[in-house]
Amino acid sequence: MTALPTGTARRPKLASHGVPDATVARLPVYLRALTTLAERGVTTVSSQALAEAAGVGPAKLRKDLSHLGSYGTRGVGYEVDYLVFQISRELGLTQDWRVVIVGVGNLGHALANYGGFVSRGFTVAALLDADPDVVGEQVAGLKVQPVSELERVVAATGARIGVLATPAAVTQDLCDRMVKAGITSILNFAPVVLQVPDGVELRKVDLSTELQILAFHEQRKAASEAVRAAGMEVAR
Amino acid sequence: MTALPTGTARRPKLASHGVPDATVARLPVYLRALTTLAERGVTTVSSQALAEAAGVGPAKLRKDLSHLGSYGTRGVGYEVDYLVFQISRELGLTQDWRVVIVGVGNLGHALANYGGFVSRGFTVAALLDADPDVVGEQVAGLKVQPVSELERVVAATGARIGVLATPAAVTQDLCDRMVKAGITSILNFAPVVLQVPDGVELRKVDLSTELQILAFHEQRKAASEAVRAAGMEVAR
DNA sequence: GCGACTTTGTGCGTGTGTTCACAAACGCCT
DNA sequence: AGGCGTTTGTGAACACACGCACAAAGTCGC
Repeated sequence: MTALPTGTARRPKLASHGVPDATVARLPVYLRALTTLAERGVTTVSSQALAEAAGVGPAKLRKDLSHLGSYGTRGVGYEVDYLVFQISRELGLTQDWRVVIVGVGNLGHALANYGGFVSRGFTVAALLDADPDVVGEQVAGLKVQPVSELERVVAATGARIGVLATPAAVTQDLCDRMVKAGITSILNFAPVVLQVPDGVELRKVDLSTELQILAFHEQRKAASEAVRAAGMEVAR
Repeated sequence: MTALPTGTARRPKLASHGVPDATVARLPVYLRALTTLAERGVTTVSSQALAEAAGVGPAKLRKDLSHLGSYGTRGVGYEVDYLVFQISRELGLTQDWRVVIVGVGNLGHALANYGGFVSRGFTVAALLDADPDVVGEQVAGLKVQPVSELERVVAATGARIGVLATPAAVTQDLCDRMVKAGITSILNFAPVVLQVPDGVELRKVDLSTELQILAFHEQRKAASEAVRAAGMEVAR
């Protein structure tokens, strides 16, 4: 363990993260629920109502929000617009993040055209692909560039977030190149476990993982059903 | 603390769920790592090596696997093929699950063509869409059917897993119809919080949520960088 | 201006998940 | 056959997350 510089206050555990990871993961959900409410003309919402719209318990919601500060009014609730702003600020959505997408197959197309990107502080800065047939194509208002341009494009756009929607086999290599080029946050759609150095944030979205988890629960349901049936058999 | 009925064996805590949720969520990752190793001709693997390939700690890996049984050999490690089978069995991948996909837009196309589906015990049983231009089209070897057929298709195929890749506005309605038709596990790609009755498993994949979480960490990095810079400024 | 009602923010007990560390078990070599 | 090195499986300590329940703080009606 490294010695702390004397006179330095002991790190208060939460000040390092500031907000618990579990809370951060829910903030986008709250944000979505809030914007939906705002569109309906709602200006004020209670933790009860917002929790219901977000699919969580009211206590959890309040505790989550309390980590950002005291933005509610007792006896009333939360002002929708104000809370939207505070959550957005906490998530860093007040600035615009440029995102580079590598891999313009079926999934890459879907991502590039996804409306939710632009609407929330994210701009697709570039699309790259290795396939010469795809390169040059116009997708979502951008010309697909050859993947050899990756380093140049990242430097030119100053993008720090990268999305990988590539075949599994080449993904680790592209990931390494992204990191070397200056990308510090990566969203991976390829079905591989990527290795990244410390300081680089990595998240993965994996369709087959999600399905397998569903299959597990589905099987468990079938099993307990069978047990119940057997129980009734015995009881007869 | 509640009194235990005398003579009743104390509930073994794990018998209710069998396997902790956190573990279940990691099993697909282990499975993937294992199949990759198997392709390279590896027949035996230690918790150390497998943990590295899966991006987790060795202790966590061993505890996870211990929930399925004692499938390792002390002093040696785990036999790859055998472990693949055991995990597959636990996840319910030894049987074939039929999946119904609603919404054949960009994302739906990507999902239907995703190779990982077929390879692991999942069969796309049907594709449905509301857009008359898309209905009738041939996608991934299946003819897209009108969404009005949903109930009939679910009944006919016996599918219990449904995937929603539809516009946000209509998703809750389609979700309700799926549930009523007999679907008990749903994977939702639409950016809405769905409400489902008890007994229905629901998972969501949300691109913009993932990006927002990355943005948060990215901002935090930028902030601490700024603090460091200010600190050096002061130290000058 | 005051009391009754509503809703937030949070201290606390509980449970779940993670990490550490070590004894038990196995193969191998002599 | 027996000792030695390796690796699993797990008990126990720790950290994190969740939900309850309530006091503090505000609004609204009179």
